[in-house]
Amino acid sequence: MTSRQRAATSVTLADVAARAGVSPATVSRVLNDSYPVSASTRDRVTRAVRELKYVVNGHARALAASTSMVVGVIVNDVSDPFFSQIVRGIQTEAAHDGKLVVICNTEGEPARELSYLELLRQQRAHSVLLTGAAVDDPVHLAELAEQGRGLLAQGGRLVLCGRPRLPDVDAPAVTFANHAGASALARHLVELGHRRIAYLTGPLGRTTTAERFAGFREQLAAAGVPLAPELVLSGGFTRAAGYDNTRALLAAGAEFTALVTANDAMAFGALAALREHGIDVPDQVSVAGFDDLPFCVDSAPPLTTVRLPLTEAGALAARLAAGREPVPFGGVVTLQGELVVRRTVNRPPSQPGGQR
Amino acid sequence: MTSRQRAATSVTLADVAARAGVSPATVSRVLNDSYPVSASTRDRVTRAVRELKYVVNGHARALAASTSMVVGVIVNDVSDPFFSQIVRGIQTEAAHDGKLVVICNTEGEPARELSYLELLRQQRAHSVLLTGAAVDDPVHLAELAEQGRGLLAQGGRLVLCGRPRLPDVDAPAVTFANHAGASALARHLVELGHRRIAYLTGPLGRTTTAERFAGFREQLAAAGVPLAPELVLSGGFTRAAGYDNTRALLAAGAEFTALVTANDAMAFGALAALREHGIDVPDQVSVAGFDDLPFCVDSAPPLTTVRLPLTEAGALAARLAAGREPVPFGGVVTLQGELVVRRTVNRPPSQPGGQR
DNA sequence: CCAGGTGATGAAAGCGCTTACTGTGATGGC
DNA sequence: GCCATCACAGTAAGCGCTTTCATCACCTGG
Repeated sequence: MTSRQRAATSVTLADVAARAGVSPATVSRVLNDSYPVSASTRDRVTRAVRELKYVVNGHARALAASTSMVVGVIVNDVSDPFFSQIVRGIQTEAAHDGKLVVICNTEGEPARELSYLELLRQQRAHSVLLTGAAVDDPVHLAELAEQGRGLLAQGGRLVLCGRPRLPDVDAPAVTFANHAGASALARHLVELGHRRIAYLTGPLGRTTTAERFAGFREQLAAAGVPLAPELVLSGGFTRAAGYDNTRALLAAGAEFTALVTANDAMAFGALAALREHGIDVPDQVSVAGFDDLPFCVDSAPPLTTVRLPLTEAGALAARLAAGREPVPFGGVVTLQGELVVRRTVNRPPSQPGGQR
Repeated sequence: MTSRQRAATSVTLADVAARAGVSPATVSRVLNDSYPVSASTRDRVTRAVRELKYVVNGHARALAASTSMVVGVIVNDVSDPFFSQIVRGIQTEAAHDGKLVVICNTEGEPARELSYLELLRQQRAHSVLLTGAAVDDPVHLAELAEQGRGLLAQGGRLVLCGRPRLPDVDAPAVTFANHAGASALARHLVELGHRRIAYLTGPLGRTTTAERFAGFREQLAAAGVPLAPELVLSGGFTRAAGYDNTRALLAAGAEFTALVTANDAMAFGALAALREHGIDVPDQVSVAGFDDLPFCVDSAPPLTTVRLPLTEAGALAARLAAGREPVPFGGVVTLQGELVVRRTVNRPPSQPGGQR
């Protein structure tokens, strides 16, 4: 209720210096302990700091020393567990060297990706981590690369996480073995006897979508299992897309004994759609996702999926950005996924007439 | 592979001025369009900016104008959907006025809360939003209040979100009607005939824990339903705690027809534990949570819970912080929850011997 | 007793911007 | 036709720090 008068100016380093009876330079030296200072002087300074409740001005410091505490993270949507998991990895790592993590939600819009990058450059971000939303529109990519190069030229660091490298930009990338993961999943299904497998891809034009689908498709081909075009639908990486596309499949009377979705969120939607249609998972239809979000253990039924080391990826990217980890040869490190078998996959129901 | 030479210095406003043949002041004026500039001059400047690929130095600007673009958010854990939902609300709102959101993970440790607040003060954060982890240790609270006052004195703004106000600090709070929500849940259960209801509280010493439990307890009392002490256990706000405590209840042979947990994460754990024991939900035991995380619709079975407007709370807090929303009388706005009935609650099984 | 260290401190020049405060010509009222 | 007015543009003084360079007292060996 009390609306206090707002103090316009705050305590400065000069004030501390005056109070301690030393020069500003000395105060700076004890603050950063960047140079030997005698114990008695140091004491006087720290006491003055405490008495005056001095808090250094980060902007002034950043300006004078041209260093920055901020690490930018550009992400599709923090509230998506896929990203929030990565962000946590980054945050934990950044905290180690006292950096501040600013998160930028692009909501999948390339334009925002660009404008956030610009904002981050204005703040002279120490480093920025670009994750998700790897739209492969060439124009956008070119602009992104341009911004990336600008950032690097300013002395910042750029690391990609979960997306491929940018053309002509010297930035390392942490990626996932999407192809291998999807292959493993496909193999699992084929080995159990599935022959008609539906696949719900992510949004078109995204690298992740392409890699996962390719891994799936190629594995089927290798096993001699045909992939029916009418069983492949695409949509967003969302639960809603999974739900809608599964309903579309069902409405079209498509026949399949397994359904693979490009990520877990879509799988949850698929499970819901199947349940509504009274189709039992896994006895009538098997379902599998990708990512292994924490919630997979609690879905109905618990979801078979491919686990991606999300937090670890974030942490690794952050370490790369901090220069605390050597950049691997070729500039990209690929993290392997792992097939996690739970309860949504079973043998296909044995049917009277063999369908293929 | 190409390790380019890192440019030590970047283009400054003075460079732009020189190129455009005007004074730095003029450049600044067109950049911020803070003062009328003739069209032709403006053109020359913008052209120079583009040609030189000039990007303003945010630190210099912040120092000179004593303004800041950063909004700090102090949170328990970004990867927890409860918080990430709030963060998204904040982020979206902050993006409106071009602010950068820095997120600080305390992992529930009061010490980090404090050190992040300090860091944020160093950065002269425009505002900070404090959410979660409302440990009510008096010493911690006092230090927090101290920091909060310091922030305010520096001209920053402080808003609490999902936690009660700080003593002697003039900061508004956005809170949830925990008491009312828990009451509604209790009433629902009682009306269906439940008489032996177990309750898993959150961590002791947290306001949220206390409020939710009080709402529950008082509603039972009002309905004349006894609350058996052996049916109340407490633990963290985590799935693991829900799982463990439910198992403990079961192991102790406790008898209950309904189980209420202080949040959804715990409820998911409870459902898993019940399932492992072959107990059917909701036919043998009813379960209810609190928060209404997005996953509630996909759990097995879909969870009956109390919906909290998380994203909205974050957005509101952000608007309050930005001064874009008037601070309500009393400084606190309480957002109501809403009972969401799904599939985990049913009438209690009718038993031969009525137990109470 | 003094040249040459050595170790702690101070003076001052920025870092890149904003923003009073001053100048200007060009206008317009009388 | 002259001076107040106006609309821009420039000058320069910071904002609060870091950091180079100079200073100064004091010590050590010859």
